Amino acid sequence: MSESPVKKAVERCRGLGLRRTRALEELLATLIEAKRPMTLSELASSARLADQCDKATVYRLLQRLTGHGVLRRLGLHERAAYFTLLQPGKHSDYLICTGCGKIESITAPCPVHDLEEEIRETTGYKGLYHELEFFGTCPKCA
Amino acid sequence: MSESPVKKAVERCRGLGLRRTRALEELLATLIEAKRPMTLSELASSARLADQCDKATVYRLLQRLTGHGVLRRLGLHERAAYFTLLQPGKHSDYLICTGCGKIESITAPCPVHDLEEEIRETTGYKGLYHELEFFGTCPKCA
DNA sequence: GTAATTGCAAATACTTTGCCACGTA
DNA sequence: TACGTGGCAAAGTATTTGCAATTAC
Repeated sequence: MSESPVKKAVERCRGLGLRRTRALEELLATLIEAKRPMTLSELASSARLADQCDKATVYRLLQRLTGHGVLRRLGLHERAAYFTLLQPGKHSDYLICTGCGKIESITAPCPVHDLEEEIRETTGYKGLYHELEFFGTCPKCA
Repeated sequence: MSESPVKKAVERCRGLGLRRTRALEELLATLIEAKRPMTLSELASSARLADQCDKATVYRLLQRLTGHGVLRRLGLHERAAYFTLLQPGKHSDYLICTGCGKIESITAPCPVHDLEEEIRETTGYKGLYHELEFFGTCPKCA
């Protein structure tokens, strides 16, 4: 172990011109400790941040860090929920443009089947399925 | 081609005890024609549904159909946006319980690399990355 | 006829912004 | 000191629900 991941992340932010604030350090530490994606609400009410700062501050930090590429916002383009029809025997993965939000189905055979089988066997999860999305900037938006 | 996919989907709903309403047919047709996931707003304002029924109707149809397994709602458990830290050289896929919403990182090597490369070459998308999530019911919730 | 479905309008939930005070560099 | 950040409160956007009227079966 060279350096703590938290320090490393803070330094990275410093290098991007961000100021070293209490909220920044606590937010990065929280995300790193959690080892999983978190929502604004979860972060704002987490032990390290709850009494530390306002929800709006966490919100703006998330925006800022996402804009600088330190964080990534998961999920499809819009803020709204997406629904898709389940057709027996059919499965689709998607390619989404992060610029214009265009979504297209991918026809290529899905390469995840074996891993899904492995997860089914090792974790005991029932009714397993997956979602796979590719994101990038489409030629038009580039 | 045996039967139109729309008719097939409507019949499937009938078999589940749902009534054959105009809104149901138009919603299924819209989703099938679009060949991609759609949001409540998109659906409610789509050509086939806009003058046909209220947004609340579309909303409740989506709930009902999702409950019966005819549709699937994409994305993570909560309605809120999820953020994750990007650590250079690290990539994570996730396993999510659809019951309790628990999210865990998957350590297994990601099997999507080759397909991502292929997409990069064939589509001309820039800055390509992907998200892969497995969903199921965890042992505790089962 | 009866229960599922719908429309309208009101209530929530979560996100986003304005404005001024504050703290880091 | 100067400008990025933060707090508080209000506004915005999407979702969700109550209830009476309607419609499929």
